[in-house]
Amino acid sequence: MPGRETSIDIIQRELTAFARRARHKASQLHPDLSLVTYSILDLINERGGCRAADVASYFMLDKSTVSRQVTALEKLDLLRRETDPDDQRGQILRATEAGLTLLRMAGEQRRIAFTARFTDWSDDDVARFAGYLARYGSED
Amino acid sequence: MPGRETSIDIIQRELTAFARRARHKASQLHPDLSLVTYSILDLINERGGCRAADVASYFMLDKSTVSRQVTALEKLDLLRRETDPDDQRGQILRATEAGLTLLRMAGEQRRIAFTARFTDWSDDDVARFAGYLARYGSED
DNA sequence: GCAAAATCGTTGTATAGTGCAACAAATTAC
DNA sequence: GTAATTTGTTGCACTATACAACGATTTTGC
Repeated sequence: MPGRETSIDIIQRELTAFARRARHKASQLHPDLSLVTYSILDLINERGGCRAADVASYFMLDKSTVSRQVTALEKLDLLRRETDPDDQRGQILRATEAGLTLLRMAGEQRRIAFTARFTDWSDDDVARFAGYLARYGSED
Repeated sequence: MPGRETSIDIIQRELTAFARRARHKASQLHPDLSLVTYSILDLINERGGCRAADVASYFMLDKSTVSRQVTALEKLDLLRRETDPDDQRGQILRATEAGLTLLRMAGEQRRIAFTARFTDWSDDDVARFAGYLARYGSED
């Protein structure tokens, strides 16, 4: 078993390399949805509607960036904004039917690709890997 | 234990979220080295010198992108290029002393940050997580 | 051997993604 | 009730990126 330091170096390097490749991968998997728009749409869907500020803080993006991406998604009719009745400054973002459909298709493509690379992993290993990633992500 | 499908969904989502945050994190950790330049310098260092084409294929970047990044790194005196004696088309990239120093400092910052978030993980869990990531990355 | 094809890197061009600063509108704090 | 905070938008600048066309070199096929 490698030492803790070495393990942490490996985690660093592998996660960074993944991040470097992610944009390209995403554009191959679903050419009509970039990594950033896919992620945003997926988040608001998973949350069942959320505000732009939530998206910004979750992905550590500037609010202006999110604002533009949301505008783009709205123009494509993939999401709609409703003024938050409890706070008229904010707006609640929700995926439209078209957005949900696209999300399902993109998700399916991703699932196929991800499943393919786990073919020689046991169910236990996949579950443990997911567990570690979730634990890692929850501490962000 | 969650099902395989669920686990794969979690892996997808967590890795994607990490990728979305990586740029911001990197710019905080080492403001003088962007995620992309850090990654490139780290790779050529780890490989003990390599060609631009290797960098491009490893990170799934266009060769023109790599060419410009390498030019920038050379201007900053962080790496140098040597024409490959065995193939005069290519060049071998190597980190300079200044590049190695910067890499060490940036690596230290990253190590501190990464170590901090694993404080409540056991050595075994860290090692297993690293193992899974390495296995995942090796199949790219 | 030599012509055709492939490889390696550069440069021109266009575009997307991002952050920062300044702003308007609404809400909260004191 | 004014001041501070929050939420989102817009103007501006800059970085990262891809694609295409190119020059130089090497490899391949006959």
